[in-house]
Amino acid sequence: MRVSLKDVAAHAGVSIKTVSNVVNDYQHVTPAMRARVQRSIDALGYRPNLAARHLRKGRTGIIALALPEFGNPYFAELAAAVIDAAAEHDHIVLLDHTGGRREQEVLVSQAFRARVIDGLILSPIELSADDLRDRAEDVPLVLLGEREYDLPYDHIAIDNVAAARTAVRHLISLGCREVAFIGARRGNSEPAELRLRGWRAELTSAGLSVDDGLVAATDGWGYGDGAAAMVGILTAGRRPDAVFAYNDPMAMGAMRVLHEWGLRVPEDVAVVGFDDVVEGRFGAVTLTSVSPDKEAIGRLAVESVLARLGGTTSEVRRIRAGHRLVERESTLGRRHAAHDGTIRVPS
Amino acid sequence: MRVSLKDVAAHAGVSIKTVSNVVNDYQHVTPAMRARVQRSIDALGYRPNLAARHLRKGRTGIIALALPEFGNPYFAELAAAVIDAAAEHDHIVLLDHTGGRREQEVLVSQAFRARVIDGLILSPIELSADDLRDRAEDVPLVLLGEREYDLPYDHIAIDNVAAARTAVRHLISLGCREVAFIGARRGNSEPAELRLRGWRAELTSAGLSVDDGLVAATDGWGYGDGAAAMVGILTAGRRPDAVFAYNDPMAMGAMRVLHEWGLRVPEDVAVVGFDDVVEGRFGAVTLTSVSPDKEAIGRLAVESVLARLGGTTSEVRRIRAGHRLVERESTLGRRHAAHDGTIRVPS
DNA sequence: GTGAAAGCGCTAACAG
DNA sequence: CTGTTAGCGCTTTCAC
Repeated sequence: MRVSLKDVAAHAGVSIKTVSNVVNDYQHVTPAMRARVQRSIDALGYRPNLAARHLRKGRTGIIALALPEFGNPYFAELAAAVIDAAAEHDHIVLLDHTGGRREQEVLVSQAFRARVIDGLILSPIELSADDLRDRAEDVPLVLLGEREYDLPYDHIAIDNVAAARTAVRHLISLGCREVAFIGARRGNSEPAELRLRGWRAELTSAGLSVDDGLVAATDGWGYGDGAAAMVGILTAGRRPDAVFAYNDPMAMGAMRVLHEWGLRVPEDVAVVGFDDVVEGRFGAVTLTSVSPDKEAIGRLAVESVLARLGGTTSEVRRIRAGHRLVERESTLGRRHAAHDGTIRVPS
Repeated sequence: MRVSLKDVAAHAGVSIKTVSNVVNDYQHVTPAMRARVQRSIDALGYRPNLAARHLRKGRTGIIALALPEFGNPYFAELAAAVIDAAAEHDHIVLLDHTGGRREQEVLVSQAFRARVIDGLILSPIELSADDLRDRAEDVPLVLLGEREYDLPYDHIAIDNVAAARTAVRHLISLGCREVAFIGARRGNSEPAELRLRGWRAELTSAGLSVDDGLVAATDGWGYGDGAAAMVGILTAGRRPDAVFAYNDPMAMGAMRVLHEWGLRVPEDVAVVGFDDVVEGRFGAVTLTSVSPDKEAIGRLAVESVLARLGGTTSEVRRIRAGHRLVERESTLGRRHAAHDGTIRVPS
């Protein structure tokens, strides 16, 4: 049997309340009393029962984080950032994955699976505004990612349109004139909308034609999808001189196909990805990518949930995290390694 | 205010117990009564308070999973497997990462950070047997991964020695005679011990010399570590004709360096990784790898925790999950893609 | 089959 | 500064 406050109180010869005061670092306890109680706590190996505390306080100290999938390393890295940020605030993270499927996202958003949580951070893919509007749930919800809803929920994201424009501008500045977009779209939802918009806007403002034949729709967001999209463009007879992919895995899948087709990166086709995933830094050709500030996203998401929990904030906030373009070999031209034993790891 | 059992009972004009019976699918409730209560539940939108249930039952339905890092895609994929397996059993997963650092692993093993959990699945790197022996904690612990301890905790893993031997045997069968081992070792702990032992055993039984100059120690287990290790071997003037890496990221880092040095894979150097991570399937040269059955590992780990929780098992179990060698281009020789529009994704 | 009452371990009022 | 008491929402005996 676990030892309870009562046991400690009996052992120390004081009341339950006094022990509680010590455990909770209550201000007005005499040092002598504190020491005495602490001795009993140590002697009995007392550890507070969180379930009871939760029942009483109505808080659990647990934040749920629901991401589409961990197979995409961006989300794995984001999860790490959220876990660390939560730990800073003495909270713990319950992790779930939705597969980017609407019904899973709806379930998660209503906290069906995990009802022990104080708050919820969700990165939706297919979820609609209506699904969210129907949400009858009082735990605070914070949204992450590219989808934007006109609803009273905090949203943390980078400026996707601007980021996409930066990527495309970079390609154009290298002399590319036919920039393909490999992006995820399926069904009604259009998760890649903002990045596609940025692609379109930048091409237009550069005076280049916006050619929808160079936009490849995909079913998912993985390597295989990027590869399939690239094959689609090539077999359609198109030969773009640049590819801007929705994310890094898709960019890498595309590069794999380009390689198989005997097209060189970046000489024949320059490639830019999105997310700046660690994997992109170690391929035969390192990948230029838009790098969102994941650490900031994680931190802001956690702080946002906690602020709402504390009741300090009432207004809905759209928070922009930073981003920057990290230029590597897939656009900058092939550099050759100095065979002097130094290892060059592009940052 | 949330609606409680009492509210529902009042609304339905029955006792609390009856409502509880309905909520918990208790057998002996008349259908009429069940319907009536259910109507009140729906009308009021009642949802059970888990904190209260936990307090009463002493169970939370939460399993903690502590992994070294999610940056390594193997662990990301493993996390997904555990989450799914737990969901099958109506349990939820609390995720934590240790960074593979001993003090973090000790903390986690004692459930310090997360005291709301029914059980714990831990994949240790540096943790010592003594650390574990000192563990004064009653929540069931299940261990994952290559480290083996002679302690009363269930352990789920593949047969690392046999798996490593298979990998090395494959390389030898291709005519390789100088097989380097790129593995993680630092401080006193030797996480790569079993795989290194397999490497040694297979070389010996093939009548090849075991050359410690071909064993590269590293600080971590990432791309950069693999790259650095490869640079170390090459700058030492060694030219192995094969590399067996502790894991896929390290293998990919090594391949990157081989590429920079103008060495072709697999013509000059064949490479085998470990973990069969999805990333390995899409590089310019796809990676041959030992593929552990992650799905089985996740499932067995969850079942192991729950069995111990149910008190059905008392004996300590060492469970072996399956593995197989997936042969791809990094050993099998470069195949050229058929430019017929079909996309070939090596399984 | 259903109801009444006790209590899981803790915290928050309020007394003292 | 410390003790007493009530009750968070639920499950679990035990009567009826």
